[in-house]
Amino acid sequence: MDELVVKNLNRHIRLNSAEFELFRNSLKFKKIRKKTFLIKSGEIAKSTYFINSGLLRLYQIQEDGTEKTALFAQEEWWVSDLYSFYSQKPAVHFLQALEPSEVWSLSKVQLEKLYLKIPKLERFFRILQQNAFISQNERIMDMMTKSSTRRYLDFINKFPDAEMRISQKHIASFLGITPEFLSTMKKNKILNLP
Amino acid sequence: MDELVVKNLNRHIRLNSAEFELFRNSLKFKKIRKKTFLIKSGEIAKSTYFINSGLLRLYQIQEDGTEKTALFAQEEWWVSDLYSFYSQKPAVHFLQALEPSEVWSLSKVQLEKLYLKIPKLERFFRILQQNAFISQNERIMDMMTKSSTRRYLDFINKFPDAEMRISQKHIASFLGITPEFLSTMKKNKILNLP
DNA sequence: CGTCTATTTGAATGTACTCAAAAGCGGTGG
DNA sequence: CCACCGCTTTTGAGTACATTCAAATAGACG
Repeated sequence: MDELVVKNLNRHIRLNSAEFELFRNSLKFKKIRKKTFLIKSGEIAKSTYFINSGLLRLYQIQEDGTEKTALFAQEEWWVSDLYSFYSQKPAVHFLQALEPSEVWSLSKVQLEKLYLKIPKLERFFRILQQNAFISQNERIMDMMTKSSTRRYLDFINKFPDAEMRISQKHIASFLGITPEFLSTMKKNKILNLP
Repeated sequence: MDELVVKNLNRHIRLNSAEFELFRNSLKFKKIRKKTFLIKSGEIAKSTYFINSGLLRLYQIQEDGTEKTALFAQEEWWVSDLYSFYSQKPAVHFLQALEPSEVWSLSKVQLEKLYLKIPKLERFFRILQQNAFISQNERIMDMMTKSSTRRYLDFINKFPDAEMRISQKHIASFLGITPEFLSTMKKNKILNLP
């Protein structure tokens, strides 16, 4: 029982072995290829996903056709279109693999059953939720406060292999700038560091 | 038992009367004057607050001295510096009353006790957390996608009495623009509605 | 009434975008 | 294995959006 998903659970709550078994059996392991969609906008997000390995992108498409990346989900992250997952209404996001990845999926139905049998899981997902909330709040503050250059530098600092693994187009769509501007910014990067 | 805070609880979970009693007795009612700080940056947020009436502002002060408003908290909202409240580390936000207000405070210590006695409360706060997360995500998307004018119009649309109750300076700090620009924007408001 | 803060106005500047075109790169099929 | 196609990245010119700074005006509050 030394799987990453179990370790992740152990960081926040303690389960007995029966509970572990129950939790573990509610998950389905999936290997997915690059470009696979786990969630599509308009469809209902039936599951939430724990990423065992690989890299995925959660994004929206605006009316004007431009894509906006909500987040890049890496190893040891839980990810879904939460709005759709919890409300079981059509998703607004796409969730797509940027690399071949391994994920554990947990369906809404299974999770609701688990909540009844293991109330401690409410705590687990509440804590995950809180952490996500706090980091989102930071992002809002950053968007309001920092220049694009600053945000770009902070991003590659927090995520050093981003440049290797993610296209500039996608990085730009996460930073909220155009790919063209990101390109010109990189040229002048060393010059101005406000 | 027809208090607003109880109604709010009832929207998401059902408690029996003993549990209600317990929950209710963990809360403290406070009347606060305009400009009162419930949380100050640097101090530890010992409580989370349910707003029975009035209006509060949650904000940060940047290194350069400018204020950034995270949110305006109205009647029937739960608000705190969640980072500080959960981690019990120094807060990054200020929480200040913009109007004379009535709040219910729930301390971290009391809440942890409640979680043990009433596991269903984990669910309640998880749901609140989710909703907050979803609306934050919308805000990030809006910041990336929409023009300032659009965001301003959407804001006063969602919060029609904002103009009455909140200074322009504070609205600007919520929208992430300068008060000067908000001022010039309002002049031309009717002209361009992209 | 006077003081302090918020709002308005305007000029100059900077940041980021749009549009267009060229160059680079990766994957696929022959 | 190479050539081609399609997508990504670069580059540049012109423009729009938003900021800074400064100064005048208006409003709130003791």
